[in-house]
Amino acid sequence: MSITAQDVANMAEVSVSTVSRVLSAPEVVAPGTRSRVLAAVEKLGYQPNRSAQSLISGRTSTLGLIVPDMQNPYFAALAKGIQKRAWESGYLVVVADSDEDIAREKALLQGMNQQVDGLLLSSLRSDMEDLTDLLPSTEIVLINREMRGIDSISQDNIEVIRMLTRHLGALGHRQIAYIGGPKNSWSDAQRRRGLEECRQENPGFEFIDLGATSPTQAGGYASADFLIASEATAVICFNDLVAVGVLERLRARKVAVPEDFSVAGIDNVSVCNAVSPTLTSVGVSQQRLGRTATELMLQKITRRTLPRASGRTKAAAEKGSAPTRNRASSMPDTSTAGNELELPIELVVRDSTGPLKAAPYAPD
Amino acid sequence: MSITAQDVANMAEVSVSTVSRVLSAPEVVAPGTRSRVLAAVEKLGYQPNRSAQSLISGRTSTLGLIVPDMQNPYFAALAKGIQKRAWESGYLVVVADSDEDIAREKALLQGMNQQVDGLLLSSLRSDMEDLTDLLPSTEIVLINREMRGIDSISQDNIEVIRMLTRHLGALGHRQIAYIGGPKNSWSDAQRRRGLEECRQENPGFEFIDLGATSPTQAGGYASADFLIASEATAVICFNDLVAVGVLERLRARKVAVPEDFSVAGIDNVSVCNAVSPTLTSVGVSQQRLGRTATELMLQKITRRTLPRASGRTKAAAEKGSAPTRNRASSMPDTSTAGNELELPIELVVRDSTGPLKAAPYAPD
DNA sequence: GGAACTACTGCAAACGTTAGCATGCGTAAA
DNA sequence: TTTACGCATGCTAACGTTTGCAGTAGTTCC
Repeated sequence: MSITAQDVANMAEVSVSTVSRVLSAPEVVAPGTRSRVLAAVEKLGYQPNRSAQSLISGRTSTLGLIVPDMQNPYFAALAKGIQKRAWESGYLVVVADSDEDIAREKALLQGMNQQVDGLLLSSLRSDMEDLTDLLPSTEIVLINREMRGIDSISQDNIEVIRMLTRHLGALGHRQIAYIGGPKNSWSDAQRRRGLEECRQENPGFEFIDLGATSPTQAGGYASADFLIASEATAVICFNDLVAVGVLERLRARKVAVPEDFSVAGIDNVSVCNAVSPTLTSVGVSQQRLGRTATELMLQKITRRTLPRASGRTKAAAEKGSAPTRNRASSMPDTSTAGNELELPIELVVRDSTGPLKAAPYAPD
Repeated sequence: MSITAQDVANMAEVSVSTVSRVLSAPEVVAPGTRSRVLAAVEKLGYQPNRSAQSLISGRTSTLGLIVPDMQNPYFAALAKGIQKRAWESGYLVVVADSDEDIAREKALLQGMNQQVDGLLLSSLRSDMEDLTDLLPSTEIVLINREMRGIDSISQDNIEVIRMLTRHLGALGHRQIAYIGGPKNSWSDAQRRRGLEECRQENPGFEFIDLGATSPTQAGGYASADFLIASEATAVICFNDLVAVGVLERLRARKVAVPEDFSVAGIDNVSVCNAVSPTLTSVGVSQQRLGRTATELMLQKITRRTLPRASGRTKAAAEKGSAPTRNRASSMPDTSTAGNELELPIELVVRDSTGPLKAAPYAPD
């Protein structure tokens, strides 16, 4: 049915081994043979069977990505960055959506674990234990969550809050509300820590907790009334989607932004420019975040497989020193485990935040 | 390193064949043996190696999805629906983003072709020839594009235009502009056909072509000035993102919506509710579209592999009639090729469209 | 009581590739 | 001229499954 290495071998009058070598280590095969094989490959349109390659090599050339909600523009952009970078290195990306559901998330982890070389996990809700089981079999990079002994990459969430506080403070606001995200969200916890730090650093400020909500527009819509009923003059929202929901509800209730309330989001997703007023937000480029995470992942993967590959050419020759070196590299690589990368963030001021009005908001 | 069927077999004191059968055809193995094997599977946490399964069965339990832009909420929602449905049937989904680039799209088609059981192609820009090469090796379902001999699923784009025209007509508009999408977009071509039909059906109407633009917010932003300069009082945009861009630019130029211009989008994506004014749009639920496309795909896949499977149990017994039946089903299934499914659409009227003003727009 | 079935399970081949080892040839060094 | 070495290539054994075939019981029917 489909073309195998054998077909190519027949046409080029060589053995399958040679065909394999031409594709994986061209330099070891004689130039004449090489071009003959390549011609046959070209002519037949041969593409090696990935399943067979995976079976023998143990590597799938596939990365897994689990996000809580693909429709959230944050994760869509993240996925885009990841896919792009992965493709450049010949990797495919299977993405899965946990729908914010922890049970589903675990099932996805289990189900994808075996079939990918590495797992990129974004905004994970699961606990430590569920991950450590997978750790020996798969490389893992956490995005937007830090965990002991696991590589991760995220934005500096404390700095996020600090930046927004400074911005709102400069505009005269002293009563700042916070609408939080899911309870088991690491980002939310970090941001609350940030609020706590800001509270210490700015004695004149009051930080008002408006509770938790789902990280969606609907969540924000539902929370906006708490904001109106509070003493606050400005609000920081768990993410931009929540902020958009808040804006929508405020508009519905005829409350002016930024005149009556200043509203700030987090993440700086693309919709910030779509809404009116445009939304002040802070964050890193999600595509860049995805790209960096993928690069880290690819490094981890090659580092894991390299010891074998390098041992073939050189270490085989220097018989004396090779064994010790190999033994060392086969240990759980403590030197590289648990790297925590934090990307610098950027504040983008738009129309939804403005100077404090003289008189506080009061319904007509 | 990892647990194989052999390990399970050892523990349960059976052969690997039996382990395999317990998992793939439990009814043929004795209840006692079965539970013994299942206990071992459970205890060891055995998961069959997918690469090995794929190698022998030729099926990967993976679906491919190619979209022009994952960040577009339309495709994000579509991907979500597809992934969800696929997961329910044990399939993973690898998604790839062509970035609206036709060369990249071809490369993705080539690269994914071998490694998936089926390819879901959304808003494809490529030509027929590039697809027909792949056709024998992979199942293909087209989304938002129809092509002779290939299964497809889309919304009725002519009806989309007709519905919007009726809506705007009922509001009094007679000069209706259209901002189009990419030149090689099938959807755009269909919509222009729809405009043509509406022109015939409504002699009193004038349809104004505002040209083509990229299907993004930036594209809409850039096109809005053409709208203002035109005779039109209402505009239909290629998609919601373009409409959002138009709204943004109109706001910047202090043009009121819907007072001065009515603006309608297409697709009814989630941002329609986020912008202000909220955006009138028409379309089908993208998640549902994705789900339906996936179901069609799964059917195609099982239908392709079924003939072999069913021939094992029954056809082997009824030796007389079986051969003819098998021969029939091994033919290129002309009966099922080229099904073109069109999902019913829905108009959602929001705040961006309103009754025609007495006086046309004029800058102060 | 023997024959024919049925139900269950094991054996072994096959899927397409990679990689260690072996082979053969030519060439350089002794 | 002989020995040795290196280079290019082929042979073959894996990798972990699935599946047709065969074999071994136990059971039923004549």
